[in-house]
Amino acid sequence: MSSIDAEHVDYDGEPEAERCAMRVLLELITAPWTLHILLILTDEGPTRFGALRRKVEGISSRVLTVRLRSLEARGLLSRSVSSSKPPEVTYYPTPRLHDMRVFMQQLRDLSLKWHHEDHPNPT
Amino acid sequence: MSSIDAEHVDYDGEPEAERCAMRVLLELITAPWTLHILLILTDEGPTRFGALRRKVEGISSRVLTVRLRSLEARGLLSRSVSSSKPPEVTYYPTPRLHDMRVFMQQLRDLSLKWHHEDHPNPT
DNA sequence: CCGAATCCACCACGATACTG
DNA sequence: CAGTATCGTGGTGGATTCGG
Repeated sequence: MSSIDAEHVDYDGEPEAERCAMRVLLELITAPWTLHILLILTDEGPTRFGALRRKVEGISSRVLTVRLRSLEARGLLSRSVSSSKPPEVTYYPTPRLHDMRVFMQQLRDLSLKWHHEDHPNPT
Repeated sequence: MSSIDAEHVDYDGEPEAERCAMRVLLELITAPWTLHILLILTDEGPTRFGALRRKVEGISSRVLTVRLRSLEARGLLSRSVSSSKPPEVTYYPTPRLHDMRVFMQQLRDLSLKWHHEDHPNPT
């Protein structure tokens, strides 16, 4: 992500905002664990922090927090705090996450197609 | 990319190969400059190394080479060397790049939609 | 002209320990 | 339970230099 600024240079008068939005979106997705997190939310619905941490096996709470914050900032999930004791924070899917799912489905189809091309399965 | 291995853990019995393929694809795309490179190839067709370097303003030859190699390895472009003097290396789009284009179009639509949601444009 | 090799600097991840 | 704080480390991008 170090050179994202360098890509802010205008490119042939193209609307740079769009391309930037693409980059941001892609980088959000490819950040480690995010796919896991998003899939869990779409598959299992609202999930609490601890549960998330358990399901995304191996992630540290620090990184999980960072990811969740980023995803929240981009509207892919929402965060709800219940100020009880002990604290209870739940993360919810959003409409935008549903858009995401469609997109990921297409991505999956594509990568699957290529995978089969690369590794033909002789019957 | 440091934790990609950590994600190799099987996830609920899902075929991990597919998810891995997705990751590889996504990481390929999000690597800096790749979007630039791919767009240029799709828009302008076969392009030589030097031209590519000029169009992708700011990229170093080292990184450009690395990116091109990766993209070639994944079949997104092909490389043709003309052993003349001076040497002439041209990079060509591939069918797979065309698949890519469809996918990127959808991605663009999505990010554009979100962009408009985030920044409503009052007329 | 195309690209390989080297060196450096940065930063994101991971582990650990600690609060409200 | 749900994070924040701090430190150490490896992987990558960038600049530069050299070679065919």
